[in-house]
Amino acid sequence: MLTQSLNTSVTGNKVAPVAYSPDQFCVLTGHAGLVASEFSYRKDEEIYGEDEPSEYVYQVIRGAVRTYKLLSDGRRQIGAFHLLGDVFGLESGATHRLAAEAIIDTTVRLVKRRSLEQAAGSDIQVARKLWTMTAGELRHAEDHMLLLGRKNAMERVANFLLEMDRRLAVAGMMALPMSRRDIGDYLGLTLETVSRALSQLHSEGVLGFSGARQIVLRNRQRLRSMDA
Amino acid sequence: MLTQSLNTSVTGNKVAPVAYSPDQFCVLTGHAGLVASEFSYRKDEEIYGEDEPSEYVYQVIRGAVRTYKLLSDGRRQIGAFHLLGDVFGLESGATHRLAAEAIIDTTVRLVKRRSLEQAAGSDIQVARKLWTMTAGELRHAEDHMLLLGRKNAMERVANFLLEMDRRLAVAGMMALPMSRRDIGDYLGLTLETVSRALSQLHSEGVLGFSGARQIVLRNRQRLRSMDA
DNA sequence: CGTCGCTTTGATCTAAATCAAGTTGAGTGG
DNA sequence: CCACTCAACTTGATTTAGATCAAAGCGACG
Repeated sequence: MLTQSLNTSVTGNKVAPVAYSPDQFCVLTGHAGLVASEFSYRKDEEIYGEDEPSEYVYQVIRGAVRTYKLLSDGRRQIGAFHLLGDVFGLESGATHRLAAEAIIDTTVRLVKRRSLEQAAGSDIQVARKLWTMTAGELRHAEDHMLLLGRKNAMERVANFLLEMDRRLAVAGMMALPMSRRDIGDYLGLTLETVSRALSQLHSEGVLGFSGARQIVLRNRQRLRSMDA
Repeated sequence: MLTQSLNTSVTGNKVAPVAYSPDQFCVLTGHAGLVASEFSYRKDEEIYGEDEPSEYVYQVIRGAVRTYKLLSDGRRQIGAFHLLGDVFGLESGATHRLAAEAIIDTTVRLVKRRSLEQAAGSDIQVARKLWTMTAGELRHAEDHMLLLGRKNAMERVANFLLEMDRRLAVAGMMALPMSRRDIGDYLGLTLETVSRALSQLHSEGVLGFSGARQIVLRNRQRLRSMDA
């Protein structure tokens, strides 16, 4: 499926000379012999499925991505949101442990996992970077386990807002790419509970809206005190 | 604190020639130049604290360990139980992200983190192993996020029983080292809810008790069907 | 064989889920 | 440019799974 799509919209082996500021990928893509391609996905399109062989490692160039697990009855747990510059899909084993979908129209840069492993075999800096990136994901997962296992709804939503503020706020405002349902599936809540928590924070003046997905935080300190 | 204790009960640099069957550590401790020591902790003794510098990597030789995070009001989320042979405390960064305590009287083998990093710098097999072990922890954390965010109490307890059965059952029976409270803090439940779920499984004949912590699974297939 | 911590069980409460309308607003086509 | 449409969001009413509060069992250990 991916290979099929590659024929239609990949930009080819030539990597555009674009600079990504705090680039988690540059140690990898900048490595001699590594070839990076670009690829685009429409809103809600699958990038890879759970348990699918992990052929590529990805970096978000435009848009946003959710990675998630599903239960057979449709319950979904989103493990992480991947925003501009983030690397995702990196696996030590042979398969992807979570599925990945574009939240909105998204462009990714991708490199072959095999070539990355090969580079790691000869360059200890690359090997170290692979470990560090996986350890970073583990850190996030450990924090998220505490949230999912022990925090109440308001604490979860406050935590989410602070995380998104840190990761995608521009000029004090954030444009959320994801729906209330996505947020709920990330926080282990229903979309209604997320909506009620946001409404309460709005009525308390902690945040302002310009449209449901444009949020400005007016009292970060208050939010921090709410995050457990 | 660790160095102080080392004076009293470390066995010294000589590593006993004991074989640990599926030894996750041997690629590391078997490496030339790596020095392994042993150390013991009493029940409920702290091995390291959250955010403490990560000086050592540990392997359980005897006993069992819990790693956890605390909120300021005492709510606790146990991230993992570490049983015989398991490695824990491995960090890519400078500090431990979770605290570690002995669940029962426990002996660990330990190697200096620095020496491990050094070995990884010259031996690509060691570097690869560090990455693989961290990726294994990440995999567990991702599965556990799904459990904590989206599974109900019975699904969580069924999952726990199957995990412990796989990891510590001997002759079809498991001797749990941890309390109902520990299980609850691992599963994001109260100890009462854990107890009720176990009682129900007992009354349904899915499991048998010989004392609260000696459990024999009588219908694994049924449990698997309950685990979502 | 008594004590104390752990576990079980019961009664009640509550935070969040579920069910159910409305409301809003972004995108579409007239 | 405006009206229409439909999915996303908000808000309200009700239910419920699991938490909390409370009181016995039990069993390991001194």
